[in-house]
Amino acid sequence: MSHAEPTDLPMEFEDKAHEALVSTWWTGTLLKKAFRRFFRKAVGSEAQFNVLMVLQAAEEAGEDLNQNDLSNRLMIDKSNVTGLIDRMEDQDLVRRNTVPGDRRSYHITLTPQGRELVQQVQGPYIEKVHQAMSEFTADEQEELTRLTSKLRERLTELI
Amino acid sequence: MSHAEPTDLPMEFEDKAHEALVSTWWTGTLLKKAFRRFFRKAVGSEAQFNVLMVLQAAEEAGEDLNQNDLSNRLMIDKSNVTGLIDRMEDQDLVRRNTVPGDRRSYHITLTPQGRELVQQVQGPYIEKVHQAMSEFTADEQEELTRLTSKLRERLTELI
DNA sequence: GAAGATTGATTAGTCAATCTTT
DNA sequence: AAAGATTGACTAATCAATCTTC
Repeated sequence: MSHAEPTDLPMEFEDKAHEALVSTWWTGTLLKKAFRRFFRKAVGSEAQFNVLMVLQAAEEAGEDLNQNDLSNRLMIDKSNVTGLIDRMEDQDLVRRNTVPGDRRSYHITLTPQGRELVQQVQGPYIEKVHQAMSEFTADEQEELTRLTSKLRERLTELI
Repeated sequence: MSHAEPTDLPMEFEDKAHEALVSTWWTGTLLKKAFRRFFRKAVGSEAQFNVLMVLQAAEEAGEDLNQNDLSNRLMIDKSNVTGLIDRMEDQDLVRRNTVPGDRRSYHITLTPQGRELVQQVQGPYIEKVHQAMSEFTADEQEELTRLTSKLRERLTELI
């Protein structure tokens, strides 16, 4: 009894709009699952991977990010950032740097180990991404980006 | 500093495959956020909403689901189902029914209150779905479903 | 031994309340 | 008062280990 394949949606649909939304939703869920093990092994978790990527991009752009900035970019609660950075500091991946002139705030930066880890992980990560997208034509890739971005625009109004 | 809109992806992309994957991922994340408050108010949480929907569909199909079945359909760990059903039992939304002939297992069914809640919530839920999808043409809806389903197929092989 | 379910540990996420600094 | 960060309570999710029943 109940032998639904993970590819299947958990329901049947007559409503095409509903189906498109649930299909996108479910794909997001599946994406997290498919990459979870990889992130877990490589850097601890998806959340920590995202922090590393954003910090690296900021570093290249010459920006300083505090915890609020991370909270905004990653769309996670600032209270969540506290624990995340705690755990990453314990692993010597990032550092809280005092900010001259504002004792409320910390600039979060990569440690050498954190920078090293980002470099190591990037290759295998991109390879996995390409495995996932291997059946897509260039047009399909662009169309998927366009449609999901369009949905995102609408969703930000509803939040 | 750092004024990324939620619609924006947290990085820039040259790699189209990568962009499509992250765009889908991010949209899934945003979908959860956009519906979170609604689910929270209406039925406690997204996870509990999903349980209610699956149970209702099973009821209509005349199927009996145990916790393992729920674990499979909802793609969540069975240990997770235990706590979820605990909390929903506390709220009198579902019931654990002993299964004649197998004392290891429970059939999970909706209580009258659970059934009632599903009925009440369905209308506002679908309305919110249509708000989210309001800018999409019928063709775009179908294409979004097709592309995300295609990605899902590939992902199940990678899990 | 395998199946169904539970428990405990860990990470993540939200929310409300709080604390310090501005 | 507002900004930046933290704390505590809660839900959710996974994983490994365990327990009972098959």
